Amino acid sequence: MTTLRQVAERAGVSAKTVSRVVNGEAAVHAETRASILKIVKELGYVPNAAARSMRTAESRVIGFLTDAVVTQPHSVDLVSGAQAEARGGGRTMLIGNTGGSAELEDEYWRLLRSHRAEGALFAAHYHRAVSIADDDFGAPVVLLNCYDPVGRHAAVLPDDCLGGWTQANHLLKLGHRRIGVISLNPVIRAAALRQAGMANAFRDAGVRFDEGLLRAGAEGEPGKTEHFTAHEAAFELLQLRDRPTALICGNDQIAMFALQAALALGLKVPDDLSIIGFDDLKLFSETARPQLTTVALPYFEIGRRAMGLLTDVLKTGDAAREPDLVRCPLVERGSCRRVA
Amino acid sequence: MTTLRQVAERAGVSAKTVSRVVNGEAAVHAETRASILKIVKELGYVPNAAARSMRTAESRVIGFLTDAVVTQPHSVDLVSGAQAEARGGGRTMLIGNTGGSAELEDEYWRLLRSHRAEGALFAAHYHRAVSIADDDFGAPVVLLNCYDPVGRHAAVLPDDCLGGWTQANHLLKLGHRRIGVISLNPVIRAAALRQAGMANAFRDAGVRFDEGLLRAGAEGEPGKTEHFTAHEAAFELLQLRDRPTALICGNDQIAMFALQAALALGLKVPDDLSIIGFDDLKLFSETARPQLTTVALPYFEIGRRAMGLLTDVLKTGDAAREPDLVRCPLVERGSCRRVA
DNA sequence: TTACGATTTGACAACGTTGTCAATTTTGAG
DNA sequence: CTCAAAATTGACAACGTTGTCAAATCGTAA
Repeated sequence: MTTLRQVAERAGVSAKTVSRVVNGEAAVHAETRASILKIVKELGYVPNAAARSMRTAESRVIGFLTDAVVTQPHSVDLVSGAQAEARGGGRTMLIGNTGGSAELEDEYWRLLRSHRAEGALFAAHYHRAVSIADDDFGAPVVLLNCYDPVGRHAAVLPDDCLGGWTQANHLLKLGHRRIGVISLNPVIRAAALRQAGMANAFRDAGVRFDEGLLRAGAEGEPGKTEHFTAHEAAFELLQLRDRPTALICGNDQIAMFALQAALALGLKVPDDLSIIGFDDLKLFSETARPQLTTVALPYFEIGRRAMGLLTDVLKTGDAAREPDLVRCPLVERGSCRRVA
Repeated sequence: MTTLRQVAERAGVSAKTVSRVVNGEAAVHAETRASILKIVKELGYVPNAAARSMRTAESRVIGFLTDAVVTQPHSVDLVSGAQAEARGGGRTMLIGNTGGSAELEDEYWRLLRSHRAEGALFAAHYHRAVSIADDDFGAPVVLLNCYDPVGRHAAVLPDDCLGGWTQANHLLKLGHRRIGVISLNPVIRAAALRQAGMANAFRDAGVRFDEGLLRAGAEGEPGKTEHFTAHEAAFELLQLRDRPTALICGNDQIAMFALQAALALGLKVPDDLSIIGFDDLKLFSETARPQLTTVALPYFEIGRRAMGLLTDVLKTGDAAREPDLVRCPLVERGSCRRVA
């Protein structure tokens, strides 16, 4: 590997001058700079991050830990968003997938410390409270898609309440009055928040929400014993004498279950039944026929903002504030229509 | 941050002795070792990776580059597999998501060089030929899910030919004779390989394959202009006078399209129609009702093996050989049944 | 021409670790 | 008890970089 000194020697200048050029410092004669740059290119010199980190005591490394189970595709968006933002700041992201294992998590915290990470992002694969085991990590941590009940860390979360409102509001605006709900697993904090949002929408519209049309779409512990009850729930709701004209689903997967139930019962979507999902997980929302109208979980944006927040904290040094709630926009496709 | 020297001072020994203990070298008196270990714990000492890397000229960093578009959940498995294997070897993985941008890819190669990565994994999100721009990366590269036409790099690939055989064989064994195929996007190399595998299975079973029952399930450039034609294709096939009793699908997503088409036509799966997918993407295979019988794309295993291969190359120094083909196992669920 | 400030450059040390090699202590055989 | 061999420990330098501070060079006003 080429070193700074080798470049310096070849250019007939001191190492420090090359260092100045490589780091874009001002006080270098234009000619000198050009000649050095040329040699840098010739020799394919790339600064040694380890040496730099040691000398400056700044690693420019940011950790990204996630408990995402391997089947969760969301984590990719979260990571991409954070990475997009990190790149801009010239930072390197060290990613660790704990799969929910505390032991593994510890190991990654250790790894981050050994790389002298300047901060870390911690992402949960579903909106919940976490208590992270970073006792002596000693650098700022920003939480994604989860929050610290004690409030020690900044957090970026989807605005689930508003999201629930958006779902209900869309259907109400389309004239639906008899609306069924197949909710998220009640263990997921978002479930209650969304429900509250929906209640707001019904209230705003002056429509009474029929509690009898509410079902849970999943049970058990997410990522472990969770199993979906959405298909059966949809069958139940759709076989009711006075069946709902629309279904609000806790996510696009649940919507997919509902869609299959509707098709199996010979119902046409959206003609006989409107369905609205949540997440805008393209895999589902664009595979469904008709494609799903849904509310997007902006994971890329959450990743981006979280890294931005961390960068700010790193610069200004001021710690956690209120959780940053990211709006979940409505994505209209073909699974909802107006009723007479 | 605590340093080796601080530990040494506190323990009343030389830095070198602490280094020996931390690195588990033999020749240290048991008592000394115990006392040092205690202080290490007390002070929360974690070795500085940068300093270590500089001193030993071994970074223990492995790069993982992927062109995966953000919607591709597969990449998570690939990464997890590689990471599982990397952890065992005490290596750190630096992950970069290029999103298919050559510029970004270059930037990541640079990053890897700056971290003096000892090797790299390069994963494509679908089986294809790649020509990676690592001209002067200078360390071994292993390809995942793709191959170098010139054969400069080792590669780990799913055995698509055998996979295709497995799909067809399963249906033939169940007595199906009139079998439709909705294939992958023809641009994807796997499409042709699978087709070849299926042909083998038909030949083995002494059944003639009706070319008229073959449709492409997608067109365009994957990750960019690709769009699915599977839903229409399924409608076509299922409305044929003499409709197939089973459908082989290029992946689980296509199977999902086929399933929706079947349901919309009032067909029962698997009673009236058997469907077999590919990938075993849980999101689809376990969301479908009935759940999909499919052939698994063992991405976790591919990631694991690729990292193992790289480790071997790093140890022994011998370069690329034949691509390592990973078997794709049949996963039986509920979407296929025997015909009379 | 001289002198003075501004610009450009370089010498040196230090960051935290470990390889080399030598010094010291312990052990065990005679 | 003596001595050699083995076990244990330490001093020192070096990895590649950059911050500090001083030196050298330049431009320009007097």
